[in-house]
Amino acid sequence: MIANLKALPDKTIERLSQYRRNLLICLSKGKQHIFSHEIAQIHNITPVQVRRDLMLIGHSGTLRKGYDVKELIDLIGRILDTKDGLKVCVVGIGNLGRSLIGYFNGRRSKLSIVAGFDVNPDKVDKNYAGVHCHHVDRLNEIIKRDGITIAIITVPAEQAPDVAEKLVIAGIKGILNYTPKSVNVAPHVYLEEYDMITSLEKVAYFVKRNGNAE
Amino acid sequence: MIANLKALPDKTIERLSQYRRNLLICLSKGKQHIFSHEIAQIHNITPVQVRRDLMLIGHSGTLRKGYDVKELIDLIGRILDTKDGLKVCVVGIGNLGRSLIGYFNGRRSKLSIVAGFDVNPDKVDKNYAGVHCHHVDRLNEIIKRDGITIAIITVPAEQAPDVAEKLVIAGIKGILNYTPKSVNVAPHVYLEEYDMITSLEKVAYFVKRNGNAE
DNA sequence: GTAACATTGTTAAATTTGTAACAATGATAT
DNA sequence: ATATCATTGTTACAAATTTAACAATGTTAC
Ligand SMILES: NC(=O)c1ccc[n+]([C@@H]2O[C@H](COP(=O)([O-])OP(=O)(O)OC[C@H]3O[C@@H](n4cnc5c(N)ncnc54)[C@H](O)[C@@H]3O)[C@@H](O)[C@H]2O)c1
Ligand SMILES: NC(=O)c1ccc[n+]([C@@H]2O[C@H](COP(=O)([O-])OP(=O)(O)OC[C@H]3O[C@@H](n4cnc5c(N)ncnc54)[C@H](O)[C@@H]3O)[C@@H](O)[C@H]2O)c1
Repeated sequence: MIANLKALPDKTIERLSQYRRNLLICLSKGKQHIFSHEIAQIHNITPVQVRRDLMLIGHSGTLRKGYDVKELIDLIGRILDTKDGLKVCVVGIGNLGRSLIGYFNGRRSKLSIVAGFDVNPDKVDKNYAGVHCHHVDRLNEIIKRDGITIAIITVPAEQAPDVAEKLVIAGIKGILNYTPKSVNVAPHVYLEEYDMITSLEKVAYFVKRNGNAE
Repeated sequence: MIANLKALPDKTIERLSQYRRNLLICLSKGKQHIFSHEIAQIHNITPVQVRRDLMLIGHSGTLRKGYDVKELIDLIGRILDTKDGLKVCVVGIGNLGRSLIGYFNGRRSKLSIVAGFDVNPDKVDKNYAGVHCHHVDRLNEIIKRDGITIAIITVPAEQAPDVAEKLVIAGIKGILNYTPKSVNVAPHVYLEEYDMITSLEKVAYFVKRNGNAE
């Protein structure tokens, strides 16, 4: 454990994840050093914010060359990743669930979707992008057996609270809920919720407010 | 225009969207009045926050019965919706794009996806959940012809900046970018970006930090 | 060598967001 | 009638986040 003794701000964590993704691209293009204003431009933010984030994680750049891309990637990895990686499951292998599996897998070495769950017999015991779909009745069993710690919920909204409860009982430590229905979890479980309709309505509100529509 | 003369906080807008969705459900169940603590519980937030949001939009509840569900829905509608509704297009009719179309449409009367765009000839001129897919070369034409003001980007990440630029030229006023690649737009265009990998990495970080993994 | 310069690291201020405190209200019970 | 009560509306406070300001640094040009 290097520099993340003190808790980092939520927003900094989000940006670190994004910095890393683009730093990896930079590295693959052979770029070895990068300035705060270059990172900033990639992400549409200010150089100050980049420098502040990097300060918080204890990274030092050099004055005339900026930050060492490889070092920075490693450091962010030490903060975001766990040594052996974490396992993820998806509950609800519908349109969104299948999209996610196809999209995520193979992108992160330290984070992989290893199981799916559904109630629909047509989907159970089939594979989706290499991920096996189990019946949701085996949720508890499989999660414990495989040491899965994170779950993504993509079942129909009404089912979400029920699924969340089962996940917590099964010992899940973090939940990403894509359902518009908010769920309750025990305080030791980290919960992140995202609602696409809200995002779209928010865009619509600001379009309206910018005076371009009434 | 009633009470949204002064700008409402970002976060309040997000919550209003969520309040409304659940208020509609309440109404459909015959519930006519609701207390701040009931709304709060649905969304895992505090009653104070609910009251504060409603204060900001100028809504008054009654003391013993709480808020009138129907009135509240109407008021939120006056804030979030435009009279004639706004039209939305999706650029990139892949896995995510198709999921979104299937999911969104029919859910909001004042916000509807009316067109899709893709480069793949196999997809062009087909319908997806009732939405026609045009070749992306016709982007400008169709957006202007149909008065589309909002776009959702779900093309491969590398294509996103290019697509965004075209959208802005075509006169789009708001963009929702689901690509992990950040895009630049003119300042009068409202931009919202969401990155699922970041969300998942954030969950993983907090799982790790809560001491459940190393 | 030294002046000019771009860039970093850090502290301070501003802004945004959430929380707490509490008076005001008016329905209900006695 | 009056006291009690749950609930609202609002103000004041606290926490989180972003932005600004600027000294420190070491490289480059001369
Ligand atoms: N499709 C999208 O683009 C999109 C976007 C945003 C949010 N969402 C949300 O994601 C959720 C799923 O959307 P979708 O379009 O994939 O729907 P879908 O109907 O295609 O998929 C839902 C899947 O969940 C399964 N399921 C139902 N009950 C279950 C249970 N108790 N346990 C396990 N599996 C169960 C169904 O068999 C089905 O396969 C919905 O809540 C929706 O609101 C979807
Ligand atoms: N699938 C997911 O669950 C998911 C989740 C998060 C983010 N994303 C992001 O969404 C984007 C799309 O993901 P996907 O899984 O749907 O990919 P996909 O490959 O299934 O779909 C991409 C579609 O875009 C089309 N396209 C390519 N270039 C285009 C252009 N210039 N103009 C118009 N259309 C073009 C392709 O023909 C294809 O139909 C990616 O950037 C991905 O990072 C996807």
